[in-house]
Amino acid sequence: MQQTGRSGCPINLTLEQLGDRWSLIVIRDVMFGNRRSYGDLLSHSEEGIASNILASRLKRLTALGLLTRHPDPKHRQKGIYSLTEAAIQLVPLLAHMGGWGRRHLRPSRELSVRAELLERGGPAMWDAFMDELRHLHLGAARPKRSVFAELQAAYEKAIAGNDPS
Amino acid sequence: MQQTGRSGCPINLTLEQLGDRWSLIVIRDVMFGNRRSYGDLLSHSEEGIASNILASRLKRLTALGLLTRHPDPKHRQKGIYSLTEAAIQLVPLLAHMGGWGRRHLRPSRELSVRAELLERGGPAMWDAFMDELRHLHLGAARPKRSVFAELQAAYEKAIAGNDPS
DNA sequence: GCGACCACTTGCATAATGCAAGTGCATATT
DNA sequence: AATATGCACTTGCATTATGCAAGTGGTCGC
Repeated sequence: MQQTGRSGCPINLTLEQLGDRWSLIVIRDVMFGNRRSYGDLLSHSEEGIASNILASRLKRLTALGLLTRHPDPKHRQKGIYSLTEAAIQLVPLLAHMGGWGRRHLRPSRELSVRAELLERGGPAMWDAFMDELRHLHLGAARPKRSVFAELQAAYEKAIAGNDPS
Repeated sequence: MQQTGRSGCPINLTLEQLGDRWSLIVIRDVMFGNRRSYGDLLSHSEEGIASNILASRLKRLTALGLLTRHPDPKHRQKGIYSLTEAAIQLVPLLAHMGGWGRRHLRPSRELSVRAELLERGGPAMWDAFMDELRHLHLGAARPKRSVFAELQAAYEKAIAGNDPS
């Protein structure tokens, strides 16, 4: 994951920062799962990220300006990771990725509920979610709508109503 | 690039297919640059893709159902690669990637002209472009609007008007 | 049929990933 | 205070991916 500087194409530049198998997974977990610390990310990882990969990605994403790290007042050793504005603006990208994967690959039903909701909600919902993330991560005012709660409710309903046939 | 099968999350599934440094670059060149053959992709590569990587990605993307390969009637050895419908539906994703990279990284001016135009055009432009790609790659009827020509014109104008200061 | 061409491989060096075990600091316990 | 436990993060090493340069073998022009 070294800086290669292959070309000035915006798509290429984005891929140089995020084009690997783990960076966006980490951002997804911070964003949609509200995982804010190393241990939280490691222990709840759906994909089983290795501890050294997680550490290197947190360091890298912080260096790139996509995450910030603040010490936890309760545990001096512990860090609380927050999304930056740049990372928050990845919401539409992740929404599209989820939508594309849902339509063209074979996702599990429970895990695709959020992607479906986010896709149907469209840009209005993405904007509301971004405002909420600015509240959770950047200290902005709490918006009225909680997309996070909507997504979580839909996910939990999907788990509860898991068809046992 | 082996199949890992980490989780059924749609975002993860998308990353397992496209989450590397080259796959989307190849698709971008076929899509926006209309590069249709191995040699075409190799010799015009802005990022200087290595020949073995290109070969492996073409093979992989074909196996995944994102590209198809048809023999060139003129050159039996040569293959013409086409985007599938699934790949064409990556247009909004690439548009967002370009937009994000343009806003948050340091793209070259000439290469970001297309990204900017595509971003400003929004979903209406993306749909028109997808229709055009269905014409170019899937044999559908030629649509009235040629987004491809619009993008190309903007790019060439940017090159021509390159401020020599 | 002979030479140029071109799609694609191969060999090998370097870098990224994955797994398991370890390290060292910080807080909780007694 | 001493000890134990928790937790963020490293280290060592095997496997896999990437990058570069050179090679191979089929195809076409002449």
